[in-house]
Amino acid sequence: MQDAPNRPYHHGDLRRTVIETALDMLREEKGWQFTLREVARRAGVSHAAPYKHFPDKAALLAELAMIGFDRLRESLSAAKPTASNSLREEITTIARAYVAFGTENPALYRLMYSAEEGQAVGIHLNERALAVFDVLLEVLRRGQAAGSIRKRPIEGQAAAGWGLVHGMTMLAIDGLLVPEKVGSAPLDAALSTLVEGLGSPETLRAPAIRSARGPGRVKTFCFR
Amino acid sequence: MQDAPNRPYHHGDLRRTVIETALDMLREEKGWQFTLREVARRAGVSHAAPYKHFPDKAALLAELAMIGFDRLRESLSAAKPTASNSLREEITTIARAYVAFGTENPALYRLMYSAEEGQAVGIHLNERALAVFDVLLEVLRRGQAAGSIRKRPIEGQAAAGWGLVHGMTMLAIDGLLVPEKVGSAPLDAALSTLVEGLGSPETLRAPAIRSARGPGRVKTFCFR
DNA sequence: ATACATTGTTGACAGTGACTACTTAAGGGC
DNA sequence: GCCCTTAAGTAGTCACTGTCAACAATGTAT
Repeated sequence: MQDAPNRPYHHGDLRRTVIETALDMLREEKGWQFTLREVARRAGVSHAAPYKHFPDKAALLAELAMIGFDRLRESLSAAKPTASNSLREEITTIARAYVAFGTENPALYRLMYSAEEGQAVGIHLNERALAVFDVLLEVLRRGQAAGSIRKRPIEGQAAAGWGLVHGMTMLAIDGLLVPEKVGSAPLDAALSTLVEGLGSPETLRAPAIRSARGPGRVKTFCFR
Repeated sequence: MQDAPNRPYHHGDLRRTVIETALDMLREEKGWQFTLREVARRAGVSHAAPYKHFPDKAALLAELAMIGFDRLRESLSAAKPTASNSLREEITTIARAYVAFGTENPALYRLMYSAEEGQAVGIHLNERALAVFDVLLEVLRRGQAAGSIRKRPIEGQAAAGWGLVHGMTMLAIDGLLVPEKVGSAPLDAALSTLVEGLGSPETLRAPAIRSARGPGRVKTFCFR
């Protein structure tokens, strides 16, 4: 649309173009260091043009982070429609989706959780992040109501779930887990332990989730 | 020693001075962005002097990261001498020490786990990091041998422990947990869930660790 | 049509990391 | 004692960044 032979002076929708270009760059993550000028360059626009839409670099990053939380929530919601499965499978499915999002958008995920930027935005970022957190809380509440999850303070269980999943995601992003992608052994093994901690005693009679069952299926860690 | 009134031409031990200055800066973490020139400035030395001791900025950062892993391992080792306690207490003690290290040295901890830098160093960093990991593995092995920890593939349990503790640390650093410092509710609550996942059924008869017992003691999360 | 607000461009500034040429101090062989 | 090699520190360049101010092109309301 804006591929006019002579670039028009007014770009039409530069704000959106800048955001999408930036998201593309974030997805590449070739040890890339995010640069406003590079964004402008790729968007085919002068180096200061983005300043007409974002007061500064931090504002753009904050916007990207919010979009990231939105997409993460969408990913999690999309991953859990098969509510017919057991709760333990539901939890592992959500957890896998979470880690997958992080490893597929490493730079974006890191940005979402970088304190500097978040501080600048304040409230709005929190709403989006809380929406993600709610997905987890909802599953736990349902599990406790159904009796398949231990009756414990739900905040503690949520802390364990969130902390574990966040930690595994960061480790995976930083390449500290086995090179195989998400869904591979270390994550499932860790989830198995988590689920055993969450599960009520009676549900634990059931066999542990599959990929973590036999000792041979759990790969050791691999620092690159 | 090198506090001579007229700065001596040869600094004596600039390498060490640079490292300690950098560690100081890392400890401050005022949204500070680490700059070689600032290090030189604080060390009272010209902006290119550090290049006589480190080939480039990444090399200095790598050195700092290695020191960080060493100190983390020391912290963990120092935190666990009371082996007379129950294993579950031992685990929570180590975990608290781990998170405390992270929150007390936020920038250093983040640096230790930043992929870019680690990639540059390669092997040496891994040795140090593995030494930290070994502290965790040792406790788990001991627990399995003593029967107080579930007989499961130890890598999975280690993944759970490491992932959880790393995740909680990062969340705390980024200010996403309740403002109270380490040892506060969310961490203990999460650890309680973890311990229930690790513990063998018979040991779980014992009451959960104290601060996560009553629902009232577990604070909710707090996005700033 | 004309004034105005919006959007994009250009040029400039200070600050950064990498790098190089220069200068000074320290120590060893004679 | 002297000279010379080498290590350590300094100054300055280069390319790049984020940011800002001035300017130009465009669209819009009157």
